[in-house]
Amino acid sequence: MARQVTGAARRVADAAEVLRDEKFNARRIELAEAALETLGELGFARTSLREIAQNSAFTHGVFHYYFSDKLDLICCCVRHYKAKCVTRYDEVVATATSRDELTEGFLAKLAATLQNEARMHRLWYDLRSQAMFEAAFRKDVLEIDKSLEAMIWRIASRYAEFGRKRPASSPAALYALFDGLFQSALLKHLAGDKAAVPELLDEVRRLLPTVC
Amino acid sequence: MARQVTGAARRVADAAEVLRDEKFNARRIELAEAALETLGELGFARTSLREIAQNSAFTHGVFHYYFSDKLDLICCCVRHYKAKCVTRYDEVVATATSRDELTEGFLAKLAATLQNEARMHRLWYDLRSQAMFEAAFRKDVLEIDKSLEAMIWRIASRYAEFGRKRPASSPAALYALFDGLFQSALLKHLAGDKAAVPELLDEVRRLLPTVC
DNA sequence: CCAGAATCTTGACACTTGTCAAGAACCAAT
DNA sequence: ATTGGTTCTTGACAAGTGTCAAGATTCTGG
Repeated sequence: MARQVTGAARRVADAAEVLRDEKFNARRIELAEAALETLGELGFARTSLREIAQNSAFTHGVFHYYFSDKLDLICCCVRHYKAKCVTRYDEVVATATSRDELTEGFLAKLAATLQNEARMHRLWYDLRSQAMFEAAFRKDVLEIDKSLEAMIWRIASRYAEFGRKRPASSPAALYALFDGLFQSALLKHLAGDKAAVPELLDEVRRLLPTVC
Repeated sequence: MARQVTGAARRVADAAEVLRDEKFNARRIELAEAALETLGELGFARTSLREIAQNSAFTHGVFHYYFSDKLDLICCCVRHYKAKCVTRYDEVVATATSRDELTEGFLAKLAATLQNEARMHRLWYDLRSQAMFEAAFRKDVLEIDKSLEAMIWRIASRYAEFGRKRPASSPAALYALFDGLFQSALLKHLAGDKAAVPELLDEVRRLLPTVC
């Protein structure tokens, strides 16, 4: 009987611990989200913990309660960013019923992303570059890159399917192409070039039938 | 006659000033080159003027004698980097006498660049990302990007010429493709992936005939 | 309701940062 | 050799950095 009580007590204690962990993790994500705001505004190089805290509802000490150090926080940010990013085009792929529909859905989403989430995306490019210097970022960044490549591949595959074809290049090449175009368009857009978005759309519209 | 003397004196003074300016500029470039070493090692975010000075033959004060501030120094670095970078493949283009020769020359240079100048290139990607945050960098970065696009276009054009064809895509798309592939390969290479270089070469070798 | 744990605030620390100014060292022209 | 200007060194300054620890506050199980 003592065993049973101990077992029950253990189970209760475990459940409590799980709950606490969940709360802890939820707060971590809240903090990471707040940090992403400032990071997107200032970039990795110019962002300090105090600045992050000031642009949020928290004080700078909290960040050290939830993260072991600055790298830990930013790694958490990167991982959290990934979840939001990787499914961006999935709905378009799922609902489109023709080549044209897929094309237009993709282009619309592309344009919206470029215009409304420019800050998050410049941060992504910033952190990907940081990964070339800071080994601690590499694992997560490489993973995200792979997920994004898979995302592009899903679009291309579906597009090719509608035309009873197969994509003409490898997933890596396709991702490189679209990512490169997006990156360049983003920079131009941020530099105030009004033509950046339409030019990107034109380019992608022309490209899609030739690569898939 | 007074006029003539004045004129001669003016000419001498002007010549002296030009000489001084040249010396001044030469020193600026020397300093920029030293700075590039440290920047390539640590990245923009972690590089301080004192660190730059310590890894060089100069003291940190000199940098403020030759540059108005840190941004001025780094802009100078970027501009100087450009000159070295943009002509990298020109010799291959000029001397190749066939498709195969151009391909092999290009691939060899690509592999060598990735392996021997990884640090300079990760810095380029870093600074290009910084340009998305720091307006002061944008003009120079956009210019370099255009030059690199033109460099890729020269290779592709020549390659197509050998096959009596024309490149199948726009300069922007071609540059995006190769730059994207290179960037991805660089990250993998820096992460210790031994397969990164051969995979890039394979990909490019497969791609060249399909895009040109 | 209350003790103990979890969470958060505050202020301090050691250190680094960009910038600047005073003066030393150097150089060239008279 | 002296003078005046250029170039460089040194040390200081204020501001900002990540980190930490002591204590206040809030929450929670008994």
